[in-house]
Amino acid sequence: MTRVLVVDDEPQITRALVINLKARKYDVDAASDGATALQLAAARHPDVVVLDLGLPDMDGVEVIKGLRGWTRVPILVLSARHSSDEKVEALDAGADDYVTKPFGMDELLARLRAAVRRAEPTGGGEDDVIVETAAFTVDLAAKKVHRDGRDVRLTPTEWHLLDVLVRNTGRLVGQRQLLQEVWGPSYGTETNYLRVYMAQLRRKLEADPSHPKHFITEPGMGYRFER
Amino acid sequence: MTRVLVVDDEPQITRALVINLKARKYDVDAASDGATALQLAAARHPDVVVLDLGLPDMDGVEVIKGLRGWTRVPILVLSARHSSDEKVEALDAGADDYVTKPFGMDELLARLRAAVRRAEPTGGGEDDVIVETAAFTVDLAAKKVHRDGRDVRLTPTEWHLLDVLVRNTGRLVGQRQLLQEVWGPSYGTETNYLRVYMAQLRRKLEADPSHPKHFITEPGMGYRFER
DNA sequence: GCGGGGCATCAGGGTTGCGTCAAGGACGTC
DNA sequence: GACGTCCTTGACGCAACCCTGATGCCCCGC
Repeated sequence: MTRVLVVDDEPQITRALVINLKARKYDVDAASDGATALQLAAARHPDVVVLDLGLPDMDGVEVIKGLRGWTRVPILVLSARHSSDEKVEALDAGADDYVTKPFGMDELLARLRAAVRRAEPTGGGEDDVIVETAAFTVDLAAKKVHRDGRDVRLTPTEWHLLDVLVRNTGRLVGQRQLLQEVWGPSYGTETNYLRVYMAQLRRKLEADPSHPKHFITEPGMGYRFER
Repeated sequence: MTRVLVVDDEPQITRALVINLKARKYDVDAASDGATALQLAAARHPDVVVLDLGLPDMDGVEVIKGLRGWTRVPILVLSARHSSDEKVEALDAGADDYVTKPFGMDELLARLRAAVRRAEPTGGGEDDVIVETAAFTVDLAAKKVHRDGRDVRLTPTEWHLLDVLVRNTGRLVGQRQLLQEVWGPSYGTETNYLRVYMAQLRRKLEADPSHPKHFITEPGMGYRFER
Protein backbone atom coordinates (compact mmCIF):
# COMPACT_ATOMS: atom_id res chain seq x y z
CA MET A 1 0.00 0.00 0.00
CA THR A 2 1.19 3.47 -0.82
CA ARG A 3 2.05 5.55 2.23
CA VAL A 4 1.39 9.30 2.21
CA LEU A 5 2.61 11.86 4.68
CA VAL A 6 0.31 14.91 4.90
CA VAL A 7 1.82 18.04 6.46
CA ASP A 8 -0.52 20.96 7.07
CA ASP A 9 -1.35 23.15 10.03
CA GLU A 10 -4.97 23.77 9.04
CA PRO A 11 -6.99 20.93 10.55
CA GLN A 12 -9.84 21.12 8.05
CA ILE A 13 -7.52 20.75 5.10
CA THR A 14 -5.63 17.93 6.75
CA ARG A 15 -8.88 16.19 7.54
CA ALA A 16 -10.20 16.55 4.01
CA LEU A 17 -6.98 15.13 2.60
CA VAL A 18 -6.82 12.27 5.04
CA ILE A 19 -10.40 11.24 4.37
CA ASN A 20 -9.98 11.37 0.63
CA LEU A 21 -6.70 9.50 0.68
CA LYS A 22 -7.89 6.78 3.01
CA ALA A 23 -10.98 6.30 0.88
CA ARG A 24 -8.62 5.54 -1.98
CA LYS A 25 -6.71 2.95 -0.01
CA TYR A 26 -3.69 5.05 0.78
CA ASP A 27 -1.92 4.60 4.08
CA VAL A 28 -1.86 8.10 5.62
CA ASP A 29 0.23 9.81 8.28
CA ALA A 30 -0.36 13.43 9.24
CA ALA A 31 1.77 16.15 10.82
CA SER A 32 0.85 19.73 11.69
CA ASP A 33 4.33 21.21 11.93
CA GLY A 34 7.72 20.85 10.34
CA ALA A 35 9.53 19.11 13.16
CA THR A 36 6.89 16.43 13.43
CA ALA A 37 6.90 16.08 9.67
CA LEU A 38 10.64 15.39 9.49
CA GLN A 39 10.41 12.98 12.37
CA LEU A 40 7.48 11.09 10.85
CA ALA A 41 9.17 10.95 7.46
CA ALA A 42 12.23 9.35 9.00
CA ALA A 43 10.21 6.90 11.04
CA ARG A 44 7.63 5.88 8.49
CA HIS A 45 9.38 6.28 5.13
CA PRO A 46 6.37 7.52 3.16
CA ASP A 47 6.15 6.99 -0.59
CA VAL A 48 5.08 10.58 -1.12
CA VAL A 49 4.82 13.76 0.96
CA VAL A 50 2.10 16.42 0.66
CA LEU A 51 3.53 19.53 2.25
CA ASP A 52 1.91 22.85 3.09
CA LEU A 53 4.50 25.60 3.07
CA GLY A 54 2.83 27.68 5.77
CA LEU A 55 3.86 25.90 8.92
CA PRO A 56 3.95 27.36 12.43
CA ASP A 57 7.40 26.28 13.49
CA MET A 58 9.62 26.51 10.46
CA ASP A 59 9.77 27.61 6.86
CA GLY A 60 8.36 25.05 4.46
CA VAL A 61 11.44 25.30 2.29
CA GLU A 62 13.53 24.20 5.24
CA VAL A 63 11.38 21.12 5.55
CA ILE A 64 12.03 20.34 1.89
CA LYS A 65 15.75 20.73 2.38
CA GLY A 66 15.60 18.63 5.51
CA LEU A 67 13.97 15.84 3.58
CA ARG A 68 16.23 16.15 0.57
CA GLY A 69 19.22 15.71 2.78
CA TRP A 70 18.58 11.99 2.90
CA THR A 71 15.70 10.99 0.66
CA ARG A 72 14.35 11.42 -2.84
CA VAL A 73 10.77 10.81 -1.80
CA PRO A 74 8.39 12.82 -4.04
CA ILE A 75 7.29 16.08 -2.38
CA LEU A 76 4.07 17.73 -3.47
CA VAL A 77 3.91 21.29 -2.16
CA LEU A 78 0.65 22.92 -1.20
CA SER A 79 0.57 26.68 -0.74
CA ALA A 80 -1.68 29.69 -0.57
CA ARG A 81 1.05 31.82 -2.10
CA HIS A 82 0.66 32.33 -5.81
CA SER A 83 3.88 34.23 -6.16
CA SER A 84 6.19 32.93 -8.82
CA ASP A 85 9.24 33.41 -6.61
CA GLU A 86 7.85 31.14 -3.94
CA LYS A 87 7.18 28.42 -6.46
CA VAL A 88 10.64 28.66 -7.93
CA GLU A 89 12.24 28.59 -4.52
CA ALA A 90 10.30 25.54 -3.40
CA LEU A 91 10.84 23.64 -6.65
CA ASP A 92 14.55 24.41 -6.72
CA ALA A 93 14.86 23.34 -3.11
CA GLY A 94 13.77 19.90 -4.22
CA ALA A 95 9.97 19.88 -4.40
CA ASP A 96 8.44 17.83 -7.17
CA ASP A 97 5.22 19.72 -7.71
CA TYR A 98 3.53 22.87 -6.50
CA VAL A 99 -0.23 23.27 -6.15
CA THR A 100 -1.84 26.55 -5.08
CA LYS A 101 -4.80 26.74 -2.74
CA PRO A 102 -7.63 26.49 -3.23
CA PHE A 103 -7.07 23.29 -5.14
CA GLY A 104 -9.35 20.71 -6.69
CA MET A 105 -9.17 17.38 -4.93
CA ASP A 106 -9.30 15.51 -8.24
CA GLU A 107 -6.34 17.41 -9.55
CA LEU A 108 -4.35 16.97 -6.38
CA LEU A 109 -4.95 13.24 -6.41
CA ALA A 110 -3.96 13.02 -10.06
CA ARG A 111 -0.72 14.89 -9.34
CA LEU A 112 -0.15 12.58 -6.43
CA ARG A 113 -0.60 9.54 -8.63
CA ALA A 114 1.82 11.03 -11.15
CA ALA A 115 4.42 11.62 -8.44
CA VAL A 116 4.10 8.10 -7.08
CA ARG A 117 4.18 6.54 -10.54
CA ARG A 118 7.38 8.39 -11.39
CA ALA A 119 9.09 7.10 -8.30
CA GLU A 120 8.31 3.52 -9.10
CA PRO A 121 11.29 1.32 -9.80
CA THR A 122 12.55 1.64 -13.33
CA GLY A 123 11.80 -1.09 -15.79
CA GLY A 124 15.30 -2.42 -15.42
CA GLY A 125 15.18 -2.55 -11.65
CA GLU A 126 16.20 -5.56 -9.71
CA ASP A 127 12.78 -6.92 -8.92
CA ASP A 128 14.05 -10.25 -10.13
CA VAL A 129 11.96 -13.27 -9.42
CA ILE A 130 14.26 -16.11 -8.49
CA VAL A 131 13.14 -19.68 -8.09
CA GLU A 132 15.44 -22.12 -6.36
CA THR A 133 15.43 -25.88 -6.34
CA ALA A 134 17.83 -28.37 -4.90
CA ALA A 135 19.50 -28.81 -8.25
CA PHE A 136 19.38 -25.40 -9.94
CA THR A 137 18.30 -21.75 -9.76
CA VAL A 138 16.06 -19.93 -12.23
CA ASP A 139 15.98 -16.17 -12.66
CA LEU A 140 12.99 -15.49 -14.86
CA ALA A 141 13.60 -11.77 -15.32
CA ALA A 142 17.25 -12.06 -16.24
CA LYS A 143 16.63 -15.23 -18.18
CA LYS A 144 19.35 -17.07 -16.35
CA VAL A 145 19.70 -20.58 -15.01
CA HIS A 146 22.46 -21.41 -12.60
CA ARG A 147 23.51 -24.95 -11.83
CA ASP A 148 26.55 -26.38 -10.09
CA GLY A 149 28.20 -22.99 -10.10
CA ARG A 150 27.82 -22.36 -13.80
CA ASP A 151 25.28 -20.85 -16.15
CA VAL A 152 23.16 -23.14 -18.23
CA ARG A 153 22.31 -22.05 -21.75
CA LEU A 154 18.74 -22.59 -22.89
CA THR A 155 17.25 -22.09 -26.33
CA PRO A 156 14.24 -19.77 -26.80
CA THR A 157 11.75 -22.63 -26.92
CA GLU A 158 13.26 -24.23 -23.87
CA TRP A 159 13.00 -20.92 -22.04
CA HIS A 160 9.44 -20.42 -23.05
CA LEU A 161 8.49 -23.86 -21.82
CA LEU A 162 10.38 -23.44 -18.57
CA ASP A 163 8.77 -20.07 -18.08
CA VAL A 164 5.24 -21.44 -18.29
CA LEU A 165 6.03 -24.34 -15.99
CA VAL A 166 7.80 -22.28 -13.35
CA ARG A 167 5.06 -19.70 -13.28
CA ASN A 168 2.73 -22.55 -12.40
CA THR A 169 5.00 -24.13 -9.82
CA GLY A 170 3.31 -27.07 -8.15
CA ARG A 171 0.34 -26.94 -10.49
CA LEU A 172 -0.36 -29.35 -13.29
CA VAL A 173 -0.18 -27.70 -16.70
CA GLY A 174 -2.15 -29.48 -19.40
CA GLN A 175 -0.51 -30.53 -22.62
CA ARG A 176 -2.86 -28.43 -24.67
CA GLN A 177 -2.17 -25.35 -22.56
CA LEU A 178 1.59 -25.85 -22.79
CA LEU A 179 1.48 -26.26 -26.53
CA GLN A 180 -0.68 -23.20 -27.03
CA GLU A 181 1.35 -20.98 -24.75
CA VAL A 182 4.70 -21.96 -26.18
CA TRP A 183 4.00 -22.79 -29.81
CA GLY A 184 0.91 -20.69 -30.42
CA PRO A 185 -2.86 -21.02 -30.40
CA SER A 186 -3.02 -23.21 -33.48
CA TYR A 187 -1.17 -26.02 -31.74
CA GLY A 188 -2.73 -28.43 -29.30
CA THR A 189 -2.13 -32.02 -30.32
CA GLU A 190 1.57 -32.11 -31.15
CA THR A 191 2.49 -33.72 -27.86
CA ASN A 192 5.69 -35.04 -29.34
CA TYR A 193 7.07 -31.48 -29.25
CA LEU A 194 6.55 -31.53 -25.53
CA ARG A 195 8.34 -34.80 -25.12
CA VAL A 196 11.37 -33.61 -27.04
CA TYR A 197 11.70 -30.33 -25.18
CA MET A 198 10.92 -31.73 -21.79
CA ALA A 199 13.72 -34.22 -22.39
CA GLN A 200 16.10 -31.36 -23.21
CA LEU A 201 15.10 -29.41 -20.14
CA ARG A 202 15.61 -32.45 -17.99
CA ARG A 203 18.95 -33.21 -19.55
CA LYS A 204 20.12 -29.67 -18.90
CA LEU A 205 18.64 -29.19 -15.45
CA GLU A 206 17.91 -32.43 -13.67
CA ALA A 207 20.60 -34.19 -11.66
CA ASP A 208 19.36 -37.51 -13.01
CA PRO A 209 17.48 -36.79 -16.23
CA SER A 210 15.94 -40.24 -16.49
CA HIS A 211 14.48 -39.93 -12.99
CA PRO A 212 13.26 -36.35 -12.90
CA LYS A 213 12.56 -34.78 -9.53
CA HIS A 214 11.37 -31.37 -10.73
CA PHE A 215 9.81 -31.86 -14.14
CA ILE A 216 7.13 -34.41 -13.44
CA THR A 217 5.14 -36.17 -16.13
CA GLU A 218 1.45 -36.69 -15.47
CA PRO A 219 0.63 -39.37 -18.03
CA GLY A 220 -2.19 -38.43 -20.33
CA MET A 221 -2.59 -34.99 -18.78
CA GLY A 222 0.47 -32.82 -18.83
CA TYR A 223 3.51 -31.78 -16.82
CA ARG A 224 4.19 -30.24 -13.46
CA PHE A 225 7.14 -28.31 -12.11
CA GLU A 226 8.05 -28.96 -8.48
CA ARG A 227 10.88 -27.30 -6.69
CA MET B 1 23.73 19.18 -22.12
CA THR B 2 20.09 18.71 -21.34
CA ARG B 3 17.96 18.23 -24.41
CA VAL B 4 14.41 19.63 -24.45
CA LEU B 5 11.67 18.90 -26.97
CA VAL B 6 9.16 21.75 -27.26
CA VAL B 7 5.81 20.88 -28.83
CA ASP B 8 3.42 23.76 -29.51
CA ASP B 9 1.47 24.96 -32.53
CA GLU B 10 1.61 28.63 -31.57
CA PRO B 11 4.80 30.03 -33.07
CA GLN B 12 5.14 32.89 -30.58
CA ILE B 13 5.01 30.57 -27.61
CA THR B 14 7.42 28.16 -29.19
CA ARG B 15 9.78 30.99 -29.99
CA ALA B 16 9.63 32.41 -26.49
CA LEU B 17 10.36 28.98 -25.02
CA VAL B 18 13.16 28.22 -27.42
CA ILE B 19 14.87 31.54 -26.77
CA ASN B 20 14.63 31.21 -23.02
CA LEU B 21 15.79 27.62 -23.02
CA LYS B 22 18.72 28.20 -25.32
CA ALA B 23 19.80 31.17 -23.22
CA ARG B 24 20.01 28.72 -20.31
CA LYS B 25 22.17 26.32 -22.26
CA TYR B 26 19.54 23.78 -23.03
CA ASP B 27 19.69 21.90 -26.31
CA VAL B 28 16.28 22.52 -27.88
CA ASP B 29 14.20 20.77 -30.55
CA ALA B 30 10.78 22.05 -31.57
CA ALA B 31 7.73 20.49 -33.18
CA SER B 32 4.41 22.07 -34.09
CA ASP B 33 2.28 18.96 -34.33
CA GLY B 34 1.95 15.56 -32.68
CA ALA B 35 3.33 13.42 -35.46
CA THR B 36 6.49 15.48 -35.71
CA ALA B 37 6.78 15.45 -31.94
CA LEU B 38 6.71 11.65 -31.73
CA GLN B 39 9.16 11.37 -34.57
CA LEU B 40 11.57 13.87 -33.06
CA ALA B 41 11.33 12.25 -29.66
CA ALA B 42 12.30 8.92 -31.18
CA ALA B 43 15.13 10.38 -33.17
CA ARG B 44 16.60 12.74 -30.60
CA HIS B 45 15.78 11.15 -27.25
CA PRO B 46 15.16 14.38 -25.32
CA ASP B 47 15.68 14.54 -21.57
CA VAL B 48 12.35 16.31 -21.10
CA VAL B 49 9.32 17.15 -23.25
CA VAL B 50 7.25 20.35 -23.01
CA LEU B 51 3.95 19.55 -24.64
CA ASP B 52 1.03 21.80 -25.54
CA LEU B 53 -2.18 19.78 -25.53
CA GLY B 54 -3.87 21.79 -28.28
CA LEU B 55 -2.25 20.39 -31.39
CA PRO B 56 -3.65 20.56 -34.93
CA ASP B 57 -3.25 16.92 -35.95
CA MET B 58 -3.95 14.83 -32.88
CA ASP B 59 -5.11 14.92 -29.30
CA GLY B 60 -2.36 15.84 -26.89
CA VAL B 61 -3.23 12.91 -24.66
CA GLU B 62 -2.54 10.61 -27.59
CA VAL B 63 0.91 12.11 -27.86
CA ILE B 64 1.50 11.37 -24.19
CA LYS B 65 0.38 7.80 -24.64
CA GLY B 66 2.54 7.47 -27.74
CA LEU B 67 5.57 8.54 -25.78
CA ARG B 68 4.76 6.45 -22.74
CA GLY B 69 4.63 3.40 -24.94
CA TRP B 70 8.39 3.28 -24.98
CA THR B 71 9.95 5.94 -22.77
CA ARG B 72 9.73 7.42 -19.28
CA VAL B 73 11.02 10.82 -20.37
CA PRO B 74 9.47 13.56 -18.20
CA ILE B 75 6.52 15.25 -19.91
CA LEU B 76 5.53 18.74 -18.88
CA VAL B 77 2.09 19.59 -20.23
CA LEU B 78 1.16 23.10 -21.25
CA SER B 79 -2.49 23.92 -21.78
CA ALA B 80 -5.00 26.71 -22.02
CA ARG B 81 -7.66 24.50 -20.48
CA HIS B 82 -8.10 25.00 -16.76
CA SER B 83 -10.62 22.21 -16.39
CA SER B 84 -9.84 19.74 -13.70
CA ASP B 85 -10.87 16.81 -15.87
CA GLU B 86 -8.35 17.72 -18.53
CA LYS B 87 -5.59 17.86 -16.00
CA VAL B 88 -6.51 14.53 -14.48
CA GLU B 89 -6.72 12.89 -17.87
CA ALA B 90 -3.33 14.18 -18.98
CA LEU B 91 -1.63 13.31 -15.71
CA ASP B 92 -3.09 9.84 -15.60
CA ALA B 93 -2.08 9.26 -19.20
CA GLY B 94 1.48 9.69 -18.05
CA ALA B 95 2.25 13.40 -17.91
CA ASP B 96 4.53 14.54 -15.11
CA ASP B 97 3.31 18.09 -14.64
CA TYR B 98 0.55 20.35 -15.91
CA VAL B 99 0.90 24.09 -16.32
CA THR B 100 -1.96 26.31 -17.46
CA LYS B 101 -1.52 29.22 -19.83
CA PRO B 102 -0.72 31.96 -19.38
CA PHE B 103 2.27 30.80 -17.41
CA GLY B 104 5.22 32.55 -15.84
CA MET B 105 8.47 31.70 -17.55
CA ASP B 106 10.27 31.50 -14.22
CA GLU B 107 7.81 28.99 -12.89
CA LEU B 108 7.90 26.91 -16.02
CA LEU B 109 11.67 26.77 -15.95
CA ALA B 110 11.64 25.80 -12.29
CA ARG B 111 9.18 22.99 -13.00
CA LEU B 112 11.38 21.92 -15.88
CA ARG B 113 14.41 21.80 -13.63
CA ALA B 114 12.44 19.78 -11.10
CA ALA B 115 11.36 17.30 -13.78
CA VAL B 116 14.90 16.89 -15.09
CA ARG B 117 16.39 16.57 -11.62
CA ARG B 118 13.91 13.81 -10.75
CA ALA B 119 14.83 11.83 -13.81
CA GLU B 120 18.50 11.81 -12.91
CA PRO B 121 20.04 8.48 -12.05
CA THR B 122 18.98 7.21 -8.67
CA GLY B 123 20.95 8.45 -5.71
CA GLY B 124 22.62 5.14 -5.10
CA GLY B 125 25.92 6.91 -5.17
CA GLU B 126 28.89 6.70 -7.47
CA ASP B 127 29.46 3.00 -7.22
CA ASP B 128 27.41 2.26 -10.32
CA VAL B 129 28.88 4.86 -12.58
CA ILE B 130 32.01 2.89 -13.33
CA VAL B 131 31.85 -0.70 -14.44
CA GLU B 132 34.99 -2.78 -14.61
CA THR B 133 35.63 -5.99 -16.41
CA ALA B 134 38.73 -8.04 -16.87
CA ALA B 135 39.31 -6.50 -20.27
CA PHE B 136 38.09 -2.88 -20.00
CA THR B 137 36.51 -0.17 -17.86
CA VAL B 138 33.34 1.72 -18.66
CA ASP B 139 32.48 5.08 -17.13
CA LEU B 140 28.87 5.68 -18.04
CA ALA B 141 28.71 9.18 -16.62
CA ALA B 142 31.86 10.43 -18.28
CA LYS B 143 31.15 8.45 -21.42
CA LYS B 144 34.61 6.97 -21.45
CA VAL B 145 35.96 3.51 -22.02
CA HIS B 146 39.44 2.63 -20.94
CA ARG B 147 41.28 -0.41 -22.20
CA ASP B 148 44.93 -1.45 -22.03
CA GLY B 149 45.83 1.97 -20.71
CA ARG B 150 44.24 3.93 -23.48
CA ASP B 151 40.84 5.45 -24.25
CA VAL B 152 38.62 3.70 -26.72
CA ARG B 153 36.56 5.84 -29.06
CA LEU B 154 32.94 4.81 -29.55
CA THR B 155 30.37 6.24 -31.94
CA PRO B 156 27.05 7.57 -30.56
CA THR B 157 25.15 4.45 -31.54
CA GLU B 158 27.79 2.21 -30.03
CA TRP B 159 27.55 4.21 -26.81
CA HIS B 160 23.83 3.96 -26.69
CA LEU B 161 23.92 0.23 -27.17
CA LEU B 162 26.65 -0.24 -24.58
CA ASP B 163 24.71 1.95 -22.19
CA VAL B 164 21.58 -0.16 -22.37
CA LEU B 165 23.53 -3.37 -21.99
CA VAL B 166 25.65 -2.21 -19.07
CA ARG B 167 22.66 -0.84 -17.23
CA ASN B 168 21.25 -4.34 -17.41
CA THR B 169 24.45 -6.12 -16.42
CA GLY B 170 23.86 -9.83 -16.10
CA ARG B 171 20.35 -9.60 -17.44
CA LEU B 172 19.26 -10.69 -20.86
CA VAL B 173 18.09 -7.77 -22.98
CA GLY B 174 15.73 -8.79 -25.76
CA GLN B 175 16.56 -7.75 -29.29
CA ARG B 176 13.28 -5.87 -29.61
CA GLN B 177 13.99 -3.92 -26.46
CA LEU B 178 17.50 -3.11 -27.60
CA LEU B 179 16.31 -1.91 -30.97
CA GLN B 180 13.59 0.25 -29.49
CA GLU B 181 15.80 1.79 -26.85
CA VAL B 182 18.65 2.55 -29.18
CA TRP B 183 17.01 3.17 -32.54
CA GLY B 184 13.53 4.24 -31.44
CA PRO B 185 10.06 2.77 -31.02
CA SER B 186 9.43 2.15 -34.70
CA TYR B 187 12.21 -0.40 -34.83
CA GLY B 188 11.90 -3.94 -33.59
CA THR B 189 12.78 -6.37 -36.33
CA GLU B 190 15.97 -4.97 -37.79
CA THR B 191 18.16 -7.45 -35.98
CA ASN B 192 20.94 -6.97 -38.51
CA TYR B 193 21.63 -3.58 -36.91
CA LEU B 194 22.29 -5.38 -33.67
CA ARG B 195 24.62 -7.83 -35.31
CA VAL B 196 26.67 -5.09 -36.92
CA TYR B 197 26.99 -2.97 -33.80
CA MET B 198 27.58 -5.85 -31.46
CA ALA B 199 30.42 -6.87 -33.72
CA GLN B 200 31.87 -3.37 -33.52
CA LEU B 201 31.59 -3.26 -29.74
CA ARG B 202 33.27 -6.63 -29.51
CA ARG B 203 36.01 -5.63 -31.87
CA LYS B 204 36.70 -2.53 -29.81
CA LEU B 205 36.32 -4.00 -26.35
CA GLU B 206 36.74 -7.75 -26.24
CA ALA B 207 40.17 -9.29 -25.87
CA ASP B 208 39.20 -11.94 -28.39
CA PRO B 209 36.31 -10.56 -30.46
CA SER B 210 35.45 -13.89 -32.03
CA HIS B 211 35.09 -15.50 -28.59
CA PRO B 212 33.34 -12.80 -26.57
CA LYS B 213 33.41 -13.09 -22.79
CA HIS B 214 31.37 -10.02 -21.94
CA PHE B 215 28.93 -9.48 -24.78
CA ILE B 216 27.08 -12.74 -24.87
CA THR B 217 24.67 -13.70 -27.63
CA GLU B 218 21.55 -15.56 -26.64
CA PRO B 219 20.40 -16.90 -29.99
CA GLY B 220 16.87 -16.01 -30.88
CA MET B 221 16.40 -13.85 -27.83
CA GLY B 222 18.90 -11.07 -27.37
CA TYR B 223 22.19 -10.13 -25.79
CA ARG B 224 23.61 -10.03 -22.31
CA PHE B 225 26.48 -8.07 -20.80
CA GLU B 226 28.55 -9.90 -18.21
CA ARG B 227 31.46 -8.41 -16.42
C1' DG C 1 0.75 -63.69 -22.14
C1' DC C 2 -0.30 -60.39 -25.55
C1' DG C 3 -1.26 -56.03 -27.76
C1' DG C 4 -1.63 -51.04 -27.68
C1' DG C 5 -1.16 -46.35 -26.21
C1' DG C 6 1.64 -42.96 -24.26
C1' DC C 7 6.26 -41.65 -23.19
C1' DA C 8 11.57 -41.17 -23.48
C1' DT C 9 15.42 -40.95 -26.36
C1' DC C 10 18.14 -40.42 -30.43
C1' DA C 11 19.63 -38.89 -34.92
C1' DG C 12 19.03 -36.63 -39.26
C1' DG C 13 17.76 -32.58 -42.37
C1' DG C 14 15.63 -28.20 -43.42
C1' DT C 15 15.50 -23.67 -41.87
C1' DT C 16 16.52 -19.83 -39.25
C1' DG C 17 19.60 -16.75 -37.07
C1' DC C 18 24.27 -15.06 -36.32
C1' DG C 19 28.94 -13.15 -37.51
C1' DT C 20 31.53 -10.96 -40.88
C1' DC C 21 32.77 -8.12 -44.66
C1' DA C 22 32.16 -4.52 -47.83
C1' DA C 23 29.89 -1.00 -50.37
C1' DG C 24 26.75 2.98 -50.61
C1' DG C 25 24.90 7.22 -48.81
C1' DA C 26 24.02 10.98 -45.41
C1' DC C 27 26.13 14.37 -42.74
C1' DG C 28 29.44 17.53 -40.96
C1' DT C 29 34.23 19.64 -41.24
C1' DC C 30 37.88 21.85 -43.21
C1' DG D 1 34.29 20.70 -53.12
C1' DA D 2 37.14 17.06 -50.99
C1' DC D 3 37.55 14.36 -47.06
C1' DG D 4 36.38 11.57 -43.05
C1' DT D 5 33.07 9.57 -39.93
C1' DC D 6 29.10 7.24 -39.08
C1' DC D 7 24.89 4.76 -40.21
C1' DT D 8 22.54 1.70 -43.22
C1' DT D 9 22.01 -2.22 -46.18
C1' DG D 10 23.00 -6.46 -48.70
C1' DA D 11 25.46 -10.88 -49.40
C1' DC D 12 27.67 -14.97 -47.83
C1' DG D 13 29.25 -18.99 -44.95
C1' DC D 14 28.40 -21.29 -40.92
C1' DA D 15 26.53 -22.89 -36.67
C1' DA D 16 22.55 -23.64 -33.91
C1' DC D 17 17.99 -24.54 -33.44
C1' DC D 18 13.50 -26.63 -34.47
C1' DC D 19 10.96 -30.13 -36.37
C1' DT D 20 10.27 -34.94 -37.63
C1' DG D 21 10.38 -39.86 -37.81
C1' DA D 22 12.11 -44.14 -35.90
C1' DT D 23 12.97 -47.06 -32.13
C1' DG D 24 12.39 -49.02 -27.67
C1' DC D 25 10.42 -48.86 -23.03
C1' DC D 26 6.84 -49.03 -19.51
C1' DC D 27 2.30 -49.38 -17.92
C1' DC D 28 -2.23 -50.89 -18.50
C1' DG D 29 -6.24 -53.43 -20.29
C1' DC D 30 -7.74 -57.49 -22.47
